[in-house]
Amino acid sequence: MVPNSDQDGQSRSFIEEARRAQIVTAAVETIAEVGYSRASMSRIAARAGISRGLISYHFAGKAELIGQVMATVYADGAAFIAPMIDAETTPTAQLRAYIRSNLEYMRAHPARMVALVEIVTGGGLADLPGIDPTESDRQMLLPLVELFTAGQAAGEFREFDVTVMARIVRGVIDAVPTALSHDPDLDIDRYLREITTAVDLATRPI
Amino acid sequence: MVPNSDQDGQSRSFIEEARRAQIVTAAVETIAEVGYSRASMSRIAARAGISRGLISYHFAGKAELIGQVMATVYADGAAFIAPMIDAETTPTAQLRAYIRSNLEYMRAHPARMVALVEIVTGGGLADLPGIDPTESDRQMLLPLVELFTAGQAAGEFREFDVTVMARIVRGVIDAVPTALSHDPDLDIDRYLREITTAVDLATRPI
Amino acid sequence: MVPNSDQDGQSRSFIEEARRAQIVTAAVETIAEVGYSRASMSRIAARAGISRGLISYHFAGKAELIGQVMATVYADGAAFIAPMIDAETTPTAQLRAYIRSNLEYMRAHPARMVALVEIVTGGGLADLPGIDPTESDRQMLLPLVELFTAGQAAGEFREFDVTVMARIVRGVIDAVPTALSHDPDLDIDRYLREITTAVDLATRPI
Amino acid sequence: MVPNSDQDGQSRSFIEEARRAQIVTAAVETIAEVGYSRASMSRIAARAGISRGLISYHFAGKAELIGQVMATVYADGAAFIAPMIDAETTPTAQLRAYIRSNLEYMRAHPARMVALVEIVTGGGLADLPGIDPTESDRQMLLPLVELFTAGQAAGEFREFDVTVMARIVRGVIDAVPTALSHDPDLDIDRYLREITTAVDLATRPI
DNA sequence: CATGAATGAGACTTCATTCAT
DNA sequence: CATGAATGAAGTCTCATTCAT
Repeated sequence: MVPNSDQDGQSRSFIEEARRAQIVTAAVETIAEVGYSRASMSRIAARAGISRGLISYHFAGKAELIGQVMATVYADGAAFIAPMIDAETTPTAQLRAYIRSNLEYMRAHPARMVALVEIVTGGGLADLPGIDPTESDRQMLLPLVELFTAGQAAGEFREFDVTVMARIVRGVIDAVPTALSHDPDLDIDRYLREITTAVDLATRPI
Repeated sequence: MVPNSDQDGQSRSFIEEARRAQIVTAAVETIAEVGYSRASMSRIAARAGISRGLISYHFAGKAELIGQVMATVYADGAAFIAPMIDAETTPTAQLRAYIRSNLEYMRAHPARMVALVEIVTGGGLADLPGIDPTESDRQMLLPLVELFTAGQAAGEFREFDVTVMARIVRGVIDAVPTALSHDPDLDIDRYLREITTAVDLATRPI
Repeated sequence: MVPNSDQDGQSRSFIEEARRAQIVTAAVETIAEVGYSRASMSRIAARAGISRGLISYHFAGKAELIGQVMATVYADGAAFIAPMIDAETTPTAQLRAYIRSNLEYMRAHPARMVALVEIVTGGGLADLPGIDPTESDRQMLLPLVELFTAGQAAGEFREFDVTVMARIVRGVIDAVPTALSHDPDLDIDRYLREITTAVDLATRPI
Repeated sequence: MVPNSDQDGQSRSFIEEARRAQIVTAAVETIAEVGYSRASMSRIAARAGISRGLISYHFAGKAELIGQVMATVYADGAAFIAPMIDAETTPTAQLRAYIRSNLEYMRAHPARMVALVEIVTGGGLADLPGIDPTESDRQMLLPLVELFTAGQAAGEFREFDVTVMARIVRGVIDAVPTALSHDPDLDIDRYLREITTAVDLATRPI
């Protein structure tokens, strides 16, 4: 027999979490649709079909909501991407997996990706006290930097500035959401092939 | 006797243009400094050292001002970049010139570049009625698309989807302002060399 | 067999009263700590360690809660002060007892006193429909008015306007919480001596 | 002939100052009428017959407005009271002048006095960053403290704690607005006589 | 041409209160 | 009895825009 306390604890936590998740989802969709600057709490609430005040009830403020959006997208993205990279053993294969998993995630959750880019580029980061944009930027590049460093040590990549190359690859990947927004019917697989080939050629030993 | 209408017409036009240019410059600097979302007409006016109302007098609204900012930056950018490309004769050299001139322009006018990126990514485009973001996007890629098409025909580039490759290269270039904002002491020349090499490798015949 | 109605009636009444007292205490402490204007139902509930809704369950609204706070503080104050006055037989001694007991009450229950002053001066009274501030004011002065009237009849006080003198004495006493709030280590005994002497001199026959 | 620059300078400054004064006056009246906590910017604007935004245009925020209200009331009060005190030469006469001028000011500007008390006691001070309530309290008592110290040195006052006596006198004076609010037809002259006599008796040498 | 006073919409947030569980 | 999710009103503030001067 399951004690009530557990049930209650779960169900209460469940409702709370469900609402928070619902609001975060609504925020993601709203930001993706109208852009960060026009994604007011009112609009987010309207999309979620709830009242304005309810967002304030579940989140301390817009900053916390946006922070949750980013944390969610990042966490989900990492959970999506990491296994695909870990499944590979060589840096070259891991780089391909990195690109492929990033694009697969965009395909699976286009709104999330657009929202993320909107927040990062739309001034949303400045609204998040306690978040250092420069440090976030560094964190974003870190996996690629490590991957490139290991790959160069293993002789699988040519010599290049790993930080610059990391930014190059991220720049290429980050351009995809923009492409998607202009052409929703975009053939992501073709994109993936083209990008993978280009990055391959740009990084392999000469 | 010189008619008043002429005098007025001329002087008005002159002052008018000077004011518009001054305001556009102030807008560029303000957007680059505080980001698009925080670049209010008030702040722009304050930076220009004029009153709020004067902007409204010279521009129909914020949309027209932002539109002018973009048009100006584009036009100046094209005027800066085009000669450097035209000075080259082969697609390969032109591609290198394209990248180099883009980064040189960023170095010469960092505020303009940052402002442009801020507007494009910060939701500013959506504030511009009559401007089709998709068409703007296409225009942005067009020079590269043509360059790649010509280069492939000449056998200087390998076979790839020219549109995708154009977006790849723009993505790489557009990542530079972000890098600059996180590291103002960035060595643009090194960046240029790395990017040029990477793009070279990614596009040349195998 | 004891009917449920009785059991419930009794236990409800008991719990009911305990809860109401707990909430009133929490309200007093909250008001004393953060001021009337910042003493929201949420904060009061948090201090009581209960949910927001429970206050609404036990009190018809904020007005009733504040009314209960005032009634409680008044009643407790009267219960504290009255015996000390009744223990004296002459108006002069009773006046001293009035002052002394008021200050002793402040010393014993500083939060209550601060809360009372906060409500009275912080606009709390206007939130209490059905309470006539003017009448409350009159009630506040009444004991002193009666005391002065009796004392003048007995020849123990000089001739003065009893209402004005009552307000003077209350003014002096009501200034003590303010002094306390600015200096928690205040020597109340010195205050008591100084005030008693001053009032003595101001009221005794010339 | 008066130059335009002067006229313009004056008239512009005049309009600005006139509006600010009008808004401050409306704030004073609103606070006096409905209490500090209910004196919203909306209500103040409505009383001034202007839009909400105009207050924000002339004042950086509610804090600045309230600060201006206090500064104005204080400055006007000091300008009203100081000459009456300076006209006297002995501490005893100055003390009487202090009390008399305070009550005269209340009679002349009842709303200002009520507003001041409302702000000080209604939590308004806590909304003013940069203002130390304890220091404000000390400043409020300072003139009396100095007056009593001088008077004791001159042998015109008996020995007592000057700070406590200062608070006693302020307490007596600060009780007057409350009396006024409950009885608008109050005979201030009688009040003044009673208070002056009482304070005289409480402070003169025994 | 230019100013700056003025407006009104809209944003975020807090709060008292209601209600299903 | 008690909870906490939910609402809607109200408050402060920012902003683009208009208009008399």
